[in-house]
Amino acid sequence: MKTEQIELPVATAEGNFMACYSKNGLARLDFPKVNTPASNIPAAGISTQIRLWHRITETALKAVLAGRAPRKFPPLDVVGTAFQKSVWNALRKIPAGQTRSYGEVAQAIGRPRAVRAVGGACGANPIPVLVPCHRVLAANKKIGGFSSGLAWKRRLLAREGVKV
DNA sequence: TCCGTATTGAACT
DNA sequence: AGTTCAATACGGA
Repeated sequence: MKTEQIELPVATAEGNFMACYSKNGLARLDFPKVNTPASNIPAAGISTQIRLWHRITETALKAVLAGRAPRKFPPLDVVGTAFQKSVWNALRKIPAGQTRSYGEVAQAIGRPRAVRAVGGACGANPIPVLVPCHRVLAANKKIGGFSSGLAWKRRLLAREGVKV
């Protein structure tokens, strides 16, 4: 089976995010690398389905960047272990403007001692922002780490009115 | 099986 | 208050 993925830019105020779609849904979302030009979405070769997902993704992404919870999510075609999926699922339950510690997330998934594993799952999160891994802080409200750059984590938290 | 990790809390300077 | 350290769960090599 050819797992072809189509990469489309999502223009936001923060830059162009890159969204990767598989035939099953949104598979990955990357932070803007440089100031990538607002490239056009090629009209040809992209299914109506994917364009619909892309529209939803764009709306959801902008909502999160504005500090609000997205009204609607595109289908997520995430690749990961059962543990990782349960972590990501728990992350999506964190309301906008709130934070949790890694320990609390570990409790939420029924593995109170798996705090570090939670960190690992967060780092493996293919869809930042939409899966709000940035809302997970260390125990005493300290900024933890962030795969795609701590600057983004700080910016996202500030955007939601969270103080660290 | 060993190593690294986006942790944590306690014990020591 | 800053630093070190052991414990712990999981994924990748």
